[in-house]
Amino acid sequence: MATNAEIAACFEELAVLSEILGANVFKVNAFRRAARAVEGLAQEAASVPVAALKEIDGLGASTAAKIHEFGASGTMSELEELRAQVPAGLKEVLAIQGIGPKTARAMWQELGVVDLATLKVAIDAGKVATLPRMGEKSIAKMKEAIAFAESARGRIRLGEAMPLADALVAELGALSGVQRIAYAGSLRRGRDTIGDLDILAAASDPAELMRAFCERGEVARVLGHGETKSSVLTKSGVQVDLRVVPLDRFGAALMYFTGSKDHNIRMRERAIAQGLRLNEYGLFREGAHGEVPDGAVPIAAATEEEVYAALGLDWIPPTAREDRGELDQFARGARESRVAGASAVRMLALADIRAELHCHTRASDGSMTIDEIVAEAERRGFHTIAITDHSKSQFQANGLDETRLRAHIEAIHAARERFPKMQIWAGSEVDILSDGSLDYADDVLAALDWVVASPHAALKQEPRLATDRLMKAITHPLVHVIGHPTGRIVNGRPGLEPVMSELYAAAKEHGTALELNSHHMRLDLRDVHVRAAADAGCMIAINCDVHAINDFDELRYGVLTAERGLLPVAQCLNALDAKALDAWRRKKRP
DNA sequence: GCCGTTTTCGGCCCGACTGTTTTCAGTCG
Repeated sequence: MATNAEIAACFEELAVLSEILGANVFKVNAFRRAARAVEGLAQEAASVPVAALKEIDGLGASTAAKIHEFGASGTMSELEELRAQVPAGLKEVLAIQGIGPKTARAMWQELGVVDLATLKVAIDAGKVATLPRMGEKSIAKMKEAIAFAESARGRIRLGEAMPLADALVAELGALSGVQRIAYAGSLRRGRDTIGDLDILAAASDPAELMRAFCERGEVARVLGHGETKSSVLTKSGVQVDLRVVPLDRFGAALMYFTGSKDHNIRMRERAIAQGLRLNEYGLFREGAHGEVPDGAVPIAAATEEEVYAALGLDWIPPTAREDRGELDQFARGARESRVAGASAVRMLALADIRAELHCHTRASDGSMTIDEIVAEAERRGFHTIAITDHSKSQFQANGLDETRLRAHIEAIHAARERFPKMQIWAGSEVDILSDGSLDYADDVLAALDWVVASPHAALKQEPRLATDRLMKAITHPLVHVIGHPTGRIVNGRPGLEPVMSELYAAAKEHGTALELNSHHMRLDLRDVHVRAAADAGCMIAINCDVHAINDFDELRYGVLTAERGLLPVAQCLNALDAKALDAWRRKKRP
């Protein structure tokens, strides 16, 4: 089975290796774009016909052929050729901050550096200092960067980055002279992991803000410190970039620093096609020689909306800025025809969520009582809560056997008297065992109001087995939702890799919802899955998998992921009103 | 390698910062 992740990794490696070999930078970029195009694909790329692949932005004849070659043989011949030429360890050398393709290539070909170990030896022997433009400071920086790389933590999870960014924005925003401040980058786009934090500010005294930023107690090292741009490394190992721009250019800058890089490139190309130039200071009219004259006044710059509008676009939500066709989708005319036609669709927003359908009490591995959970759901304006403690196979999570479960159902139903306004369901998060059977017999499941079926063990199963396993649960007449369908942990484990298209079709046919688990460790389904499932007509349940009171706050990550998946509000179970949700539930209880 | 409202070749986004330079190459985002 050739997964999109594997194919994307091949294109990324092709980019890195050809970069070291000194290939045309545009060819290198083309490989990188192909990697991202495959990553963002909802279907399995290897099963898409060549002609259809070539229609996808960023893929062409050559990359489409490579995708099929990988599907058939498990590798790409051009990649194998490059691997034979370039020492494998050079990839980790190129990954060091400050070392680019030119430097890596020179160190390899002239000094015999083949990996981090030989690089360190070459530095200590004074050989690196013999290369052109390689002075004392460069060497010192390189040493620091190597030390950091050896202890680095890589990309951090959305749910770790967001609280850091919120705190930083609040702290810097409180300084006098700060007129506006916001986080940008992949965090604002809601990606499941974040490489570094990008903070954008407008301030009456930029130098003073820069100084305050670099001297914070949290800062371990200052990577760069300029008049408008500084980068620091925090003690927790996170890189934070701060950029300061004039207030009247804030929108253009926010757009630029939100990215994605590919989205920005599309926007600049669009500007050029209209005789305009776009940069982080605004949208400008070109001078006589295609240049922007010094001191030119921008056509648009203060807000993102006006920049998009000046280029004939509606404001594009950050979550959609991934170069996946959004410029066509948000073109002015396109939207009018969308709205005019019957196909006008409203996308999901945080305030639409009115139910939590997956949570755990002290009966299994949660920390709250039934009443505490229901009270919190009510406080948050929800109309429905489903209590779904673990089933008996989850020993480590204190899963309930049949006897305890029957008592628990009674206790949950008894809570209805104390919370008359809430719709309270007695449910279970039933294990989908490795063969696809469920952890309780049908008569037990039938006694429950609500059944979430989830895979917890055997998460390294072969794709075919995993598909069959999940299909059994999806087609089971008593199952309402498949919980965290792949079982992946962000930055932890990949989880199952079933043939998703089969799952979507079955889920639609059998009226079973698929969960988007909001917990930042899971975010499962992930964004591209949500998009494909929504296109296939599935219902999606966005749940927090609540174990403790603060877990309700994870919802923002689930909703960001749903936005990235372009989930229409009508296809989100948790956005139905209480009556409609109950009617949907009863379809599984004949 | 991709792409086309100057189309099948000749382009390909743009600016800040750093260090080693006396005007800029390399790297990054």
